[in-house]
Amino acid sequence: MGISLGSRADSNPSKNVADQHLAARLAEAESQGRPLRVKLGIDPTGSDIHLGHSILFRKLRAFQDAGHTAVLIIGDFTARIGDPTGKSATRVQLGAAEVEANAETYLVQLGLGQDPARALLDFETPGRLEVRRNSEWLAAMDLPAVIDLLGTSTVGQMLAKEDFANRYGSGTPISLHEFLYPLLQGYDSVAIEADLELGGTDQKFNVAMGRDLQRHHGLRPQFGLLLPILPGLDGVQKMSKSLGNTVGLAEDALSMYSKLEKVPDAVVNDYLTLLTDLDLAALPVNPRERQKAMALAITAARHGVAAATAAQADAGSLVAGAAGAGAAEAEVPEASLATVNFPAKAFYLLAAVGVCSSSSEARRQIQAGGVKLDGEKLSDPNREFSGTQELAGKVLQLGKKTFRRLVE
RNA sequence: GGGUCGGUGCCCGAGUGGUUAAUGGGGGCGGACUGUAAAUCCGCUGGCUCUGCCUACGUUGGUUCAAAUCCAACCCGGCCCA
Repeated sequence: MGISLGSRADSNPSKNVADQHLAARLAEAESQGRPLRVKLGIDPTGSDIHLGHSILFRKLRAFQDAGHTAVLIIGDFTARIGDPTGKSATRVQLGAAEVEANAETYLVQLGLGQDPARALLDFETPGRLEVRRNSEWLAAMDLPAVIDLLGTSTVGQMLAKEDFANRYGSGTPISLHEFLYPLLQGYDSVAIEADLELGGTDQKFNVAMGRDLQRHHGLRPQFGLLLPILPGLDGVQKMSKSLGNTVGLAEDALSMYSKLEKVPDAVVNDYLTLLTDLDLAALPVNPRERQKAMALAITAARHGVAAATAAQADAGSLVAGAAGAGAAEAEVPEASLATVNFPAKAFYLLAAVGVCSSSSEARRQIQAGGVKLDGEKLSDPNREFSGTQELAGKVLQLGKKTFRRLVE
């Protein structure tokens, strides 16, 4: 059928993707000496790329390394509609400026201008990467072209898509422009003449749409390679920014490591297979040790082995020596007292320094016993501090994870 | 366009004139516990340098001593009809 599920996302384009169509295309490309054009579309709807995306990028990189051309489509136009896939409600539409800013940070996170050794994609080798924005062809479409596009699909076909079917069935609104999304992103495949498209298994509808549209425009339909979806930190739902269960590529080593070492046991193996090249059989059987090995490997791939090891040590001391006076002191972020108006009451201080999002919340946290100053519990929200000299150099702690060293 | 039902705090969802930021659940945060997590138990979950004062139940007005709760207009949505 031309769409295949990859069972693993590892460092070989075809490994574990048992599909004769893909094999045929790879062989054909080789015999003709023509690299395949491998499409991967990403909508810059947020500012962070997370590990769930990196499955796709790892695979894309594998194609690059095998000599093919990665065509990375920044969905700057489609981002403004919002992919309805997996959504139970209409997305908020984004502004052009916001989308462009997100696009920039995406490229940096993927390795543009970064150390090539840790870059997710190969930005260096000529011919291996094309970065395209789909506003390039979509923004210029006139109404006749849009009508032609709409004519290629039917309401019935659209409603066959699970997300739309669910929403329609439950009486949740579906805006007409959302029907346009699959068509527009499918048209991207036409515009760039993709031989192959990578996507998560949830992208099947969209990828298939690309095939239909290519056929409609007299092109050979792309091959769709669908990769598994990474479960999020909760171990249940897919990793997704809106669910708040992500690990961002931009996160520092400590935060990345400490999130990863806590994922539920049930998904540790998924993380290992999808995000690392480690041999499962060679890893410790003890679940806790396995988690740590996984967290270390993934963190190291992004931040280097040294930083990952340091993060592991810090994470350990944070938990063990939660008193705050431990080895992790050097890693404690600083918070300036410059914006604090003295005399300052304790609850106001927490908010002013950014540890809590409001002074009311700070008051509650203090009353709940979650706040410490230099390891000593702060129990009176109204405790008054007269000036910076009383606080400078001390470590303010909220819960087990949030530390701030106060500086003038 | 007509009819009808509805718009409540981060989300879902009670509440239908009367102390009180407003039941409950989810999520989140904090505490205890543990090999991390989960599970469990407990507490918190609008804002404000706060023993009090503000702002809140789609929007704007109105009725009333008193409104999320009644009325009107408007905006948005579901369903049915056209």
